[in-house]
Formats: sequence, structure tokens, C-alpha cells
Amino acid sequence: MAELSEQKAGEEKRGRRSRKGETRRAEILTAAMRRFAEDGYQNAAIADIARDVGLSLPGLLHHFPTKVDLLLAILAKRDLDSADFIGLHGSDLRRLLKGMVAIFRRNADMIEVVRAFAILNAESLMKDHPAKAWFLDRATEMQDNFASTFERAVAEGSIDSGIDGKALAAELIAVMDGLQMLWLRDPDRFDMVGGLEAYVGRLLASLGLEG
Amino acid sequence: MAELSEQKAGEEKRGRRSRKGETRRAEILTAAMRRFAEDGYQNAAIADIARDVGLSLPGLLHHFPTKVDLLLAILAKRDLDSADFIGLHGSDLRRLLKGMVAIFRRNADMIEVVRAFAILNAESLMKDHPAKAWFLDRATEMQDNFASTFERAVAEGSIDSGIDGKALAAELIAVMDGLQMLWLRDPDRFDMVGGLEAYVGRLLASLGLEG
DNA sequence: GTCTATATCTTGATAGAC
DNA sequence: GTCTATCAAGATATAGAC
Repeated sequence: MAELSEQKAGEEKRGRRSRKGETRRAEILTAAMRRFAEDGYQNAAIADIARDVGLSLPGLLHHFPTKVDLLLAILAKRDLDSADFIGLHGSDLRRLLKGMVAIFRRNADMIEVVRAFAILNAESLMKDHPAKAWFLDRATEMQDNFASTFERAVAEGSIDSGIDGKALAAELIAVMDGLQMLWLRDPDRFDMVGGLEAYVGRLLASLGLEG
Repeated sequence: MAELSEQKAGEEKRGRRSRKGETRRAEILTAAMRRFAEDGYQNAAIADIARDVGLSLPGLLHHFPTKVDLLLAILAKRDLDSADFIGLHGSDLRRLLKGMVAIFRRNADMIEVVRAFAILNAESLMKDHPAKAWFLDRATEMQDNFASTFERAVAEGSIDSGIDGKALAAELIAVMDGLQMLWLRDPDRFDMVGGLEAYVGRLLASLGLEG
């Protein structure tokens, strides 16, 4: 939260002064994400990222003073790009689940981005990782959103009152994360979208919502 | 495969000469796993591992000449320890699924080991990671085992012939991996075992195998 | 089997010129 | 905004003594 507003303030300040500066920043972020997707954050060398965009290392550090700043900028950008998911917040259960399948379908064409965030997500489990808090917050928020959608469905009587919304929310996240990992390991042979579709279909059926 | 037999040959050779040498090796492997669980393979410093067992860095390198050797020894040990899972191979579907829950229950008391392998598993997605092949092989094998159990159940007529064994096998692995990740991020608040139990229960019910 | 000392490499970051 | 030059730290690995 604090990082996000700081970041936005920084962007505005620079944006006012130079349009080309913003382009550079965006180029760097794209290159960084690609490197993080291949080597993870800790193992990627910012000197390589600099060379990818035709800069020297100090040239890159002029835009992002430290490696951590670069990482946090990527996470902040992701927060802004997550508007599509936020749009699903408040939908009914069926719509939410179908929406997640749609997001997966779109993600299947953005393997670099998916890979970067899957790697960073796992990496953030490590001790003292600078993205630890961000991924924890994001996971908690997603879980709460899903849980409240399940619970709303119970309250409206559209699904059985015996179900555990929090547990199903966690399971859904687990399935999505797990399917992504399998897909990343073998993108050509594994059908991530079909996998989620099958799971969601069976889940809806078992909740009596299919037809 | 090649690494494993090489490793076993090495162990036999040393084992014949000194029993205390084997103890040292085991100590080092335990310490290494703990470090890898915290920092990952790439980020962990073997000098720290050496200090954990009261050795200097060259002292450790006498037992494992390179860092990669240390990693491969851990993976080879894991292969030997996986006997419990192999015992489930060939069981019927119901027994296999209940067996996986039992393994999860036992794993819930071994968080360091689970964390180490979850971290290494994710890390192995990275480019040129030395454990890449091992984790790919292991995932493929598990998937094949699960799939053939599902397919056997179909052949025996105990479940519907419309089901896709390979897809369900992948889904099961995804759920287990995903639940593990959620648990590792928040071990006190998240019930990994209960999560898998709920999933398996619903899966069996939807296949008409509960009661 | 274990140590001290050292070589070598890589990395993130700074100083200061242009 | 970008560069050259440089630094300081940390890592793996080796040499050689005990």
C-alpha cells in the first residue's frame, strides 16, 4: 500500500518532466520481468537487464536506484493491471468462476508474465524476500474475495449451507496455482485452461449450480 | 538416473571405509536441507551450511566437492525415502487417495522438509537449474501413476468411463502442490490436511465412490 | 578429514565526468 | 540521462599443510 502510492507519486513527478523518461522506465520493467521469469529475482543480474535495454548498469540505476526498487515497481504495476480481476469482485459465484477461466485463457498467451509472477510467488516464500509481504497480502485478499462470494451464495440460498466458503476459496487458489506450475513446466503438452475448466465445471455441478 | 547410481556408488565406497564419514555426510545433508528451505538452493551459501555442522568451507567440500553435488545428494536421498509412496502404487483409487491424505498428515509434522522441496520445486522452473530434470521426471512419474490408477478404475467399471484419467491426475497434483504453498505461507492458520481431505472427499463423491 | 590462506569471479552500488 | 572507472562484499573453489 505504502509502496504503491509512493510509486505513483514518483511516476507523476517524472511524467511531468519527460515523456521519454517514462518510456525508458517501461522498457526497463519489461526487460526486468523477462529476466526475473527466467532466473528469479535473486539470481537475475541487473547488469543483464541494463544491457537488454541498451544501457550501462549505472544508466539503469539512474531510473531505479536499487534492485529492490525495480522489483517493487513491477509489483506496483501489477496492482494497476489487475483491474480485470477487480471487475469480478461482487459478481455471483458462477460468474466469478467463469471469469477466472477467462483470465486463465488470456494468461495462456502471456507466458512470460505468468512465469515471472509464479517464480516470484514461490521465491517470496524464502526468508527475508523483499516481495514476501506483497504476495502474502495479495493471497489473503484473493482468498477473502472468493470466500465472501461463496458465502454470499450460501446466504442467497443458491448453494447448500453446509459448505465452507473459506476452505473452498483456498482450494480454488490452490488449483489455479498448481495448474499454472504444471503448465509452466511443460507449456506445450499441458492444457492449463482445460484443466481449470474441468475443475470449475465439476465444482459447480457438485454445488448444484450446473445446467 | 545417472546421478543416482553414481551417488550410490560413492556412498558404498565411503561406507566401507568409515562409519563416522557417513554420519558427517548425513549431518551435512540435514543442515543443507534446512538452509535450502530458508533461502533456496541458489541463494544459500554453502559456507553457512559448513558452519552449521561445525566445519570450515573446505571441510565441507571434502565430503561434497561442489554445491551441485550437495543438491544432487539430497535429491537422491529423497528418492530412497519415497518408499511409502511407491507402496501405494497399484492400489485401487480409493486407497490411493486416502493414502495421499495420510502422507499429507505426516508431512504436516515435517515442515522443513516440505518447505525445502516446495522451494526447490519452484526454483527448478528457472533456466539452467541443476534440479530441473529431477523435478520434471518426478512430476511425470507421479502423474503417470495417478493416471493409470484412474484408468484402472475405469477399466474395472468402478467409475464412469467418461472421465479423463490424465486430466484428473494433473488436477490432483495441482491441488496438492497448491495447498502446500498456501500452508507454507501461513502454517498456523491454514489446514493443509483438512483441505486435501475435503477435496478428495468431494472427488470420490462425484465419482460415485463415497459411502 | 580438516584447516588456513588464497585465487577468482560475480554482483550491487557509488563517484564523478560529460 | 548516461557513461567510465572503481569499490566493497560475498560466493565457490583450490593449494597445500597438518
